Amino acid sequence: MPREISHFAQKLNNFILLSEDELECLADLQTTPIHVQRGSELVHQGDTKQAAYILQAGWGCSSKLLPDGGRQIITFPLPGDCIGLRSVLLRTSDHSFSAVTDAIVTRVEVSRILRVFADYPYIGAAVLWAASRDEALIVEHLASVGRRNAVERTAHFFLELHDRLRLAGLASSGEFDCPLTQYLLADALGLSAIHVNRVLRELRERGLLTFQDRKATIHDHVALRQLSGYEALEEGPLMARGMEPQGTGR
Amino acid sequence: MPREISHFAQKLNNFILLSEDELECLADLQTTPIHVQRGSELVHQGDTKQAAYILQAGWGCSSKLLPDGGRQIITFPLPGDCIGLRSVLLRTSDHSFSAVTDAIVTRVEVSRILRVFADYPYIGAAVLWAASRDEALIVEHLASVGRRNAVERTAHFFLELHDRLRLAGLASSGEFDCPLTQYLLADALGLSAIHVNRVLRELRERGLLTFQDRKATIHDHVALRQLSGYEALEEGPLMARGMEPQGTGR
DNA sequence: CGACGCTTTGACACAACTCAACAACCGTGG
DNA sequence: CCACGGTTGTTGAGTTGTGTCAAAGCGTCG
Repeated sequence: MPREISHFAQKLNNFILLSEDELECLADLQTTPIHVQRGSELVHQGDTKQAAYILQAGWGCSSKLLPDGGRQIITFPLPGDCIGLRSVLLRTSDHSFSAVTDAIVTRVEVSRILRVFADYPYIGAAVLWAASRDEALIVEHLASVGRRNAVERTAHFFLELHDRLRLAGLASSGEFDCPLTQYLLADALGLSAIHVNRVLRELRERGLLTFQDRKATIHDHVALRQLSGYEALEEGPLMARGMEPQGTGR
Repeated sequence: MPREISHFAQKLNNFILLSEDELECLADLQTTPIHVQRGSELVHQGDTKQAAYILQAGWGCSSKLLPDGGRQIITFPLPGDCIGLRSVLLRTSDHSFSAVTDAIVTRVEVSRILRVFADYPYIGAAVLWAASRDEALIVEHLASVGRRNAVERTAHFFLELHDRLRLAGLASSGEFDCPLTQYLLADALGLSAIHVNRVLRELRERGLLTFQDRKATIHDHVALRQLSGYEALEEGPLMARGMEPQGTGR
């Protein structure tokens, strides 16, 4: 990994502006890339492991498998996102992670994480912030699956994805590459693949959103937001140096 | 608050056995109880606040309100659970918290949290563990709402609740008091209240589970687990002193 | 070329929702 | 004391959103 700003560092930078030292530390954390082939599983639900990963390139998919064979996709990690950070302290991983496209990840051991937290309190705070934001996305996802109908849910999903990709610098306004299949969408949205297809057609015919040939286009952002009740992600540096986290210094 | 082991300390103790000092610190954290009346809202979605709460007594309900008036209940906090820990670093609270029964909470400021994390690394690790477990519950909830039918979902919910209450010492095996209404259940399970009623009747008639008069009884634990695919919560001290968290010491 | 993965469409079934009504229970106030 | 409105639970009838099954179209890749 050449010493350039990683997606991960960029993401944390959204919370608090990082110093040269801290960027250095983050770079050290993300050495030795691991290549994961499209479709292969990096972490299997039930694994007893004590490491997290940072996704460097490609799209991922963390999902929960049900005894009856069904699965619920929790989120599609994008470059810069953490994988398995939640279950790092749990005895066993509560979910699986597999690669949607060919992907590159870097591994981070628990002990390493905790050491960095102790040595670089600002990084610790920023990671906690990122983890909080990711959890908020899961909560929003839960609300979507529980209380929105298929069309609203799908619209909401694409708006959120659009925002996440823009924050990661991977989407120009209104359009983005999206390697997801309708089956993956279905498992994420709690629908059947066939119904996803119908919903996508409806959104297309209503001139709101097109998802074809691995490319998604938002035609009517306003109408989609109105329809789905989507609220934009918080953006921009949120915390200035010298604020709260100072208490965590030694 | 008299100096006795709080529910919160008990919960953390499940992860790592706490020292006298640490128990003292936790006790100091939970002074000045705030009484919250049944039905009233302590935190409103969108609030810009920077404090978390610990639920000391009673049942809570954290939910997300949708623009169309619907709501999705994320979880029902029980004594010892944290409230708003996730959104403490976010600019605005992403969910509301209200009291299902008359309840008592204690408030913890962000600055306080971060200081404790720095001074008592074991507490920090234990809190992170608890937060991870809570997030795992939300993920499981998402899987439930997305991929289980009404009966499975309801069965799963009650098994989980039973386990959580047992860990908190609030349920004898197979039976527990449960102040939830069918409307609350509906908003948690992503169903209509009427359908919840029908599902409860079915579970009752099949001899699996009774929920009447604010009291829930698990009649056939095995069949319910089979039906819903529920997996028991991890239990017992998970981490010994001198393990990982030592890296976080000063 | 055939096989495979993904999308698209139609017909039908069923789970869950809505609407409507009523019963039981509560605390409150006359 | 009873009457009252409000909350919660219960049930039925009809509707609808979404799932299931089946089949065909279309790329791509070996």
